[in-house]
Amino acid sequence: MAIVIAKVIVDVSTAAIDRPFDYQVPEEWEAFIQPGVRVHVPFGPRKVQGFVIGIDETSQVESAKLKPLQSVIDVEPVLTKELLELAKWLKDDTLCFYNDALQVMIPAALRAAYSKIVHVDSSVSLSQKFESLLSKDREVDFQQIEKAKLLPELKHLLQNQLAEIETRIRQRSTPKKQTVYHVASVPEEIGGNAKKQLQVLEWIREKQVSFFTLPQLQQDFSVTGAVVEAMVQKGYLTKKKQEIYREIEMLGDASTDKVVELTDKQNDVLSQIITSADQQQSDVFLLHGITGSGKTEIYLHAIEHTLSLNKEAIMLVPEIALTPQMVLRFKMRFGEQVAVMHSGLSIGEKYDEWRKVIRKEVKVVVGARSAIFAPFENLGLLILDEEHESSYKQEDSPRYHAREVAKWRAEFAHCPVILGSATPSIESYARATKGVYHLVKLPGRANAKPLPPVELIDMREQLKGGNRSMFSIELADAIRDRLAKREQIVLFLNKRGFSSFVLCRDCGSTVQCPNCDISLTYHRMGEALRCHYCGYEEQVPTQCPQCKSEHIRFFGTGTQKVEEELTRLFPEARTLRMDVDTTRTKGAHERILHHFGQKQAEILLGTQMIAKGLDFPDVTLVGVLNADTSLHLADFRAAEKTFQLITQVSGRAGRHEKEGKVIVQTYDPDHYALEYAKMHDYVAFYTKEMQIRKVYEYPPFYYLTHIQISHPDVLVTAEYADKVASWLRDELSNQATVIGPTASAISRIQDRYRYQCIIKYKKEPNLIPVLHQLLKLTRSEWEKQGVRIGIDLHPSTLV
DNA sequence: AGCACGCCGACT
DNA sequence: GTCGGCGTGCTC
Repeated sequence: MAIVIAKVIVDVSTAAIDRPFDYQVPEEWEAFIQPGVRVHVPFGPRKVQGFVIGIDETSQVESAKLKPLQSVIDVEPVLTKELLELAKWLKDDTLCFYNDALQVMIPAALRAAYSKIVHVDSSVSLSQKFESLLSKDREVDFQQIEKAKLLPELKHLLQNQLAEIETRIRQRSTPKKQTVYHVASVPEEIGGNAKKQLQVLEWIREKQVSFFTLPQLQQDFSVTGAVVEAMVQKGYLTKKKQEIYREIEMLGDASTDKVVELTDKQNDVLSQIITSADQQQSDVFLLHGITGSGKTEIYLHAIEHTLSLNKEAIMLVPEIALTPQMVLRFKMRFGEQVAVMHSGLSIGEKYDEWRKVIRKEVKVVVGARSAIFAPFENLGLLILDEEHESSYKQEDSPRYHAREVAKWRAEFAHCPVILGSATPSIESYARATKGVYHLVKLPGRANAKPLPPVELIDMREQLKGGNRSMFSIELADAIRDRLAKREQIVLFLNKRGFSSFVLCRDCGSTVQCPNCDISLTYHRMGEALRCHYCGYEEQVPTQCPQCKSEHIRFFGTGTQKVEEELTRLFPEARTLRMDVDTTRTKGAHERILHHFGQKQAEILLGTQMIAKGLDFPDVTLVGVLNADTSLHLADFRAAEKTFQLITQVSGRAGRHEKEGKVIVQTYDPDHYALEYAKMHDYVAFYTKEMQIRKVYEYPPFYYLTHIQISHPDVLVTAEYADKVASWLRDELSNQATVIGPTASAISRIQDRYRYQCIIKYKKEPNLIPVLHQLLKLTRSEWEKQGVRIGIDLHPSTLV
């Protein structure tokens, strides 16, 4: 009898473990075990979860060392054949651990949680404290022992073998089950005193349901479970435990979404995509269309066509643009065929949506970045809306870009990809210009409304004129005018790399995070200072920690401060504020927008998150309070990001009947990014930006790789950063330039100093092997000294 | 990563 | 003498 060997990637993300381990498959499971299922395996002295990535009949490992699998977790694979292949590519392409590449593809609910359980023998005399922690089966969580400072006692027990520790793997989420009552035989009449039962029967008759849950019943009238149970006893109803999907709460009007007639231009674009889909070409289309040009309508039609081919579609939307309106639009168009995946959902809800996909109950997925891994097996279309968005790049391992994953999957499935944007990334547009992507354009808004005029206000002039307010005279006048006309205003505060902090007016020092090398951010709520990197929090001091002066106050422009000034200048106006503070709770985002849509406020004030997707007919003025903050980032994409931002925000004004206007306040009105944004001229901006990228040798002319070295000691960090740089210079060909090492812009995060090197290259065949070698070197030797290395192959930002 | 094994200093 | 510090090495 031939033995069956499972190749398993265990759930341990370390360099030494980053390879398949072989396990013997017990005979009775041979039929179950297939690539893509998860298993529990013994691993050294403990038990861990793992992914079966392959089945074999032989093993290089001597058979004496082979252990059998402990148990099988999944009956059906959680990863398709395609996703297993994709993981292999992903780990090589992003230089991450195999395990990380696999884990990123399954919903969080399926990721293992480990806990250590202490099991104590019966009839052992324990301290009272210890005894009180034990459960009925004489078990207790290891962490509780630790917390109660009972470790010495535990150690004693372990030595005398009176207790043992077990690593237990918890499943985070199980399908939600609920009791569902099915109508069996309903009598015409029930006698006696059973008033409530009668009420239930009437309800059933009225609603014409064949099954229901207790909460559903309780929505309409007060009734207890006892009543329904009695009816089950009498045989009127039968009850079943059934799996249900957690319902996703949605606000907004379910106004009918009629299939809109496409314009000629839209039809032209659509037909190109359809042709490509029909011919099973894995073409990449870059759809360049200004805000309001009807890109979404093209997506909807293209998805419809995909469904007509009996294939599936994935559409990615940046997290912040995944608004209820957007979701509603898809739900109305495709009904039950859509699953939605975004970070606003609970772990359980995400798991439910994912199961709809793997069970083939849906054909369309709309979601943020990670939805690109939706386990479809018959993909016909992939869409990335707002393809330039930096949120498509994951900033921790695996550092993948959803655009690259989409292209890989399209290649695999022989289907097209649509990258849509009003302001495509410079890289994508360059590829389209070179013919690598198909460039399709939608000039002009679908409703033929002109783009709103953009006015740049020179804030230096305001200051000279004696206006020290954060509102220029022009903007203040415009706000007053709109308020008088009962129109709405959106004010945008550019907070990229910028925040309010506490400053001492005597010595000029700011309050810094004790762990990270940055200023703490002032939060009005609770008068707290918080670090945005590590979450450290403290109270606002009354004295300057440096010079003991009492002249310490917050400085900078937070949304709260703007809000205060707004109330001062326009006491009659109602303002809604939308930023990280006011949208922290679930559904808050939706609520604020809903209120604004209902005209419960005249002014919507917010940061990045209001730049996208808002579409309110009465918004006729958009103000950008400070265009400069993103302009002066130490990042080669600063101009690009600013241009995108201004363009996006401008798109919020005058989308309907009323004419809109945009006012941008800046200290640098001559900057080309602002000038071209004012002219609504993407191509001119692109041309200018490309010239600059060429001169300074930045992407897309050169590729970059970002290497970060960190250690608790600054000198050690610098020393190893030097080693990395010189080692790279030796190993790489002279076609590649190594820049640095330099201290990172935020030179310390979570008590670790950070240095960085940048590799710049046009073509470097050795790059991947050399980086692999570097990782091997550092992981085997340097890691012991506490040196950590992070490699980002196509960094989205250098700060 | 975790966990065991193993080899040297200060304690019941 | 033993308890326990953390260096080293392994996990199919």
